[in-house]
Amino acid sequence: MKKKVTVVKSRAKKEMPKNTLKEYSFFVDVYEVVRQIPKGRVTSYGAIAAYLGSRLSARMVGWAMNAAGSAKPKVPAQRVVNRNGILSGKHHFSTPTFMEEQLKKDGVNVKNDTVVDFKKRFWDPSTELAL
DNA sequence: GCATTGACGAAGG
DNA sequence: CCCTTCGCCAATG
Repeated sequence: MKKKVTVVKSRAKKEMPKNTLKEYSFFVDVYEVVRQIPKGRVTSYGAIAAYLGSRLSARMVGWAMNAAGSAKPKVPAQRVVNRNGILSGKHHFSTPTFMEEQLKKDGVNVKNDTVVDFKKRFWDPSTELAL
């Protein structure tokens, strides 16, 4: 995977690369990180954003996830929740239940759209991956 | 080209 | 402790 992409300002391409060119650095990095989330663990947008260098850009992570739906190797976006451990993005999946279904299959209990023991399930790329 | 929004988060009131 | 505001960056209207 790519090392910390400090320079996220890759507005080089104003248009979506139709070629096999990689997506925007930020997005790619998000994908890379998300793909490395161990089974049964979850992380937050903010954690990823922080890992990327800007904890303020958590929203962009979510945006990246949106594009993740188009990402080739499917990105386990279901393992990414907000800081409360709430499946805030469940509505963006095929079905509203897909997200928690997948999480449950991973061994993560979901109750009321929230990850149970989120704190324990939390996987911080800055710590675990600690690149 | 400006204004609004978005799968977020932290800080302030 | 609940609610509001601001910040971040990119996409969309």
